Amino acid sequence: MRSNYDDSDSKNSETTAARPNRAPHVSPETAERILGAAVKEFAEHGFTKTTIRGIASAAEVSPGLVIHHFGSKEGLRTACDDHVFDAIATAKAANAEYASRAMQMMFDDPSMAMNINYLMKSLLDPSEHGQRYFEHYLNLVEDYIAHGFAGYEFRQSEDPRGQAATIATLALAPTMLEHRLQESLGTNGLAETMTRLAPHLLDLYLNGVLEAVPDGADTGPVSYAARPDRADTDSEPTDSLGGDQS
Amino acid sequence: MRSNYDDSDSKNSETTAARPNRAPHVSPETAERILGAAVKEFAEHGFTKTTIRGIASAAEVSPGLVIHHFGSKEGLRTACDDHVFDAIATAKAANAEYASRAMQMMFDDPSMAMNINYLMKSLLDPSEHGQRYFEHYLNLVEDYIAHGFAGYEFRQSEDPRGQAATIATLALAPTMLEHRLQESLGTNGLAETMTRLAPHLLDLYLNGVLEAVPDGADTGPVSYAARPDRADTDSEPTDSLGGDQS
DNA sequence: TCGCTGGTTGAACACGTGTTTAATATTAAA
DNA sequence: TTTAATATTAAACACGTGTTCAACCAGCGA
Repeated sequence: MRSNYDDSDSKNSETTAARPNRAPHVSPETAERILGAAVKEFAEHGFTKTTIRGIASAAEVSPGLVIHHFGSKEGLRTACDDHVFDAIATAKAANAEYASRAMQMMFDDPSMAMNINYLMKSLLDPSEHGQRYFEHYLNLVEDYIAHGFAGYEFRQSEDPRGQAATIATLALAPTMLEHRLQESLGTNGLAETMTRLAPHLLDLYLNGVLEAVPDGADTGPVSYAARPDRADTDSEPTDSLGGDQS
Repeated sequence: MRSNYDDSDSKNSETTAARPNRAPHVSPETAERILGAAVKEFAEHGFTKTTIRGIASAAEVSPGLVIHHFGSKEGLRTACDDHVFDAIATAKAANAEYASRAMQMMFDDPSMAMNINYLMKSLLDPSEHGQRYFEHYLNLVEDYIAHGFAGYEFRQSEDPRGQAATIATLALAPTMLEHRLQESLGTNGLAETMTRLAPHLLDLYLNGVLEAVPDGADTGPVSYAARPDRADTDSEPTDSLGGDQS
């Protein structure tokens, strides 16, 4: 009846008789296996689509045991939150070199890529789970803006929080759209996709991309074709979200 | 047995007897009301969490009627795809002015904001539904890069497709993270959030944000605090995803 | 008027879900 | 060895889901 990950009423053993505070038969391996399988499933299929039976099957365990260890699906997810946080924190502390190196390493390590994927799923889920991570990341970026990052300095702004939010949001974007980018660019895996985007990102961050056209020499108009019909995806550019020009 | 949105075996009436090709009692309003409710529900709660009963209730209709009109939940979603595509395309064609104006209008109009939200949900869903839209948007951005956009020109790259993918991805990011940004910045609605980010985005696109530190004058180190504990979200910046500096 | 066709509904079906429960196996302590 | 607590499981429960079905209602043509 009392799950291992039930954080409510922890450490109050007055109601029952005085029992030894140490478990006589601990087997943390199984719980860890379940946790690992859960992170993997959550990262792959998202939270609502992932089932406890699927996790149990992946961990070669009965569904009942899963909720025995973690209380509920929500409790399991919370445990996964902490696990992923810790995994990334320790992995980062392990190789505290230049940012690009550490980042590359994280994208190359499949287990780390999975953790990152988990965070993205959490970030995009309408639940409150991801907010904690977003705030954390935002604070980090704000600190980078203030004190520099990997040998670069940031141009300062009158609205540092807004600037940090902007940069943090853009920094997360490629990982969020990994699947879409992969299919569009033909890349394989997050590492390769990031390698493809990296020069453009660096160039953008260093020099920008836009420059105002000298004068009234207006650019050509954009055709207003109809929306692309299903099954002919590689048509010529037409209109879409984002506005137009005259 | 034959749904209105069943695109399989359409227009073959040889099997049954010759029946009049016109429905005797057409009431397309109801189907449209269902479609509208579906887009709204999908955009708000995502696809897996949205239920047919919820849509039916929002449209003040029975669940059976929903699938009578659209065949299945998947058919309904496909119908929503087309509906949102058309709505955005026509809305954009209606005010073919400068991009910023059109964009602002789309964010201000609640119905359009809902459509955009639907597209984001579709884009982030692991299903294939969003890919069509992403390719479409990518083509559009590639065209903008080639021919300019709203009085601006793009610096050209050796890898236009990669550059377009990068810019398209970044452009979509603020909308994807709208909820997170809203809670972090205290803004209200997509329009206000975008207004807050706009100057930083423009500045980034025009001038970049980074500049290399002159020489070996290295920037200060970043503390390696533990992960933030639950329930104290506004802590000082610590470490997180994204790498570090020495 | 009758009869047909499609819109519409309420109830039911089949199934997958998270969770509970009772029972068994296992292991550390007494 | 006995005992007690935990690990683990199989089965069942309660419920929400997408979907089906039989019936009824409304309008239109003959």
